[in-house]
Amino acid sequence: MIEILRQHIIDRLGNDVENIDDVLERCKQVKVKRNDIILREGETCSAVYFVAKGCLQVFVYNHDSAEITRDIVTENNWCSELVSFSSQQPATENIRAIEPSVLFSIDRVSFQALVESVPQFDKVYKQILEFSYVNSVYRINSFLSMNALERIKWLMEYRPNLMTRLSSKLIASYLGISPETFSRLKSKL
Amino acid sequence: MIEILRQHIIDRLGNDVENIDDVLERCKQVKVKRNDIILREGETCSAVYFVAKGCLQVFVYNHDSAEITRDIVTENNWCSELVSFSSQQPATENIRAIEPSVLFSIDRVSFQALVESVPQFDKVYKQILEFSYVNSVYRINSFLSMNALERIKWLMEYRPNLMTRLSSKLIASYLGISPETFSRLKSKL
DNA sequence: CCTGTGCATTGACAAATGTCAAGACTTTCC
DNA sequence: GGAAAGTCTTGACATTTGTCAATGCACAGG
Repeated sequence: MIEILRQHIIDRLGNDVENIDDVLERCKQVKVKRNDIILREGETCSAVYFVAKGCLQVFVYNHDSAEITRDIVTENNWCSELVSFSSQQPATENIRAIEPSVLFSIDRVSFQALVESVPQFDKVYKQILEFSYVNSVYRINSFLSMNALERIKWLMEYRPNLMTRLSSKLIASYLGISPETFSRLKSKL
Repeated sequence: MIEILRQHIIDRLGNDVENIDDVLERCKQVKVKRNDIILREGETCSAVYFVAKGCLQVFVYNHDSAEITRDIVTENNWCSELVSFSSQQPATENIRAIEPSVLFSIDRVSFQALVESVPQFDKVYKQILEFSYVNSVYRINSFLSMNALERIKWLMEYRPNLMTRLSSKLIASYLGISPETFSRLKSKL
């Protein structure tokens, strides 16, 4: 399973990868069941996670205790609560496995050590940051410029696997609409 | 004016700053008038900008040619179209000065050189990326969990200066609501 | 100083989306 | 296997937000 992570790093850096084993040694494999909570708001986020298999939901609760899904992270992507991870303040978001998943976690101490000592890893980290940022920019633009139906179409185009893989309720919460509206609009496609 | 940028970098790195002059030498001062376009969609973004004075709007046009404001960048912050800047593909966003402004621009070649050769600069870059990402996470959560009135209150709390500094039309476009709705909700505060 | 252009506000109405409730259907778990 | 819980869909209705139009106002530019 760790080979998936190795390949991920190689994919991002090409073939000139030294010290990759230093990175992999620091990664702890974690298996989680469906609905397991990986991070609870209020706790301090002490690791970043690579999703080798499965799917994570990053979410908060609104004032009615309904879940607001800020992000869905699938295989071959990294997941964390960066605000809490880098500042070591209590997290404001929750992370949950929505499928049985296999993760590789790197704790904060190892992470800092790798950033300092393995330039390759630092590069990967920057790529991940840029990727996350770019994704969130798209997401912001989708909220600013699209109505609910357009956002559904957008999801179908850019993250089609989510449409088949997730429950309607979850998709609706990711799109920022009610399950009822989602159900109604789907039938208008 | 360049002292503002010097101070910005020192603020982010503490006192152990070497090579800072290598960075500052690469920065070209640019003065722009109100409404000057700094980047037009379709062009390739060739620089990052530090806003020493003034205010920039990052925006796109929706299908009705109305402006959608993805971000507002004020003094002491960095602005760019990162997607285009790092991939050298045509930009999908526009950048405009909404006040007379003073910028320091670092072109792509210089930027790459600094990232490679000045570890300090690389650190600043990562901090900026993290900051931008965190901000966009908050913004996404605001769209997911708040209605128009709540977003207005949120803006008043977290970016109060924008409320006094920008036109109502611009604020509305930043919040993702129509100017009419903004006008009506303001009176309900 | 005048004029035109764009901005802010308000009203009337339309469209989009949310809420609540009910029923059919699945899935989970003992 | 069967009860219990959760999901999906649909209807009726409420609320939020958008659109269009009109007016008053401020401000830039000749």
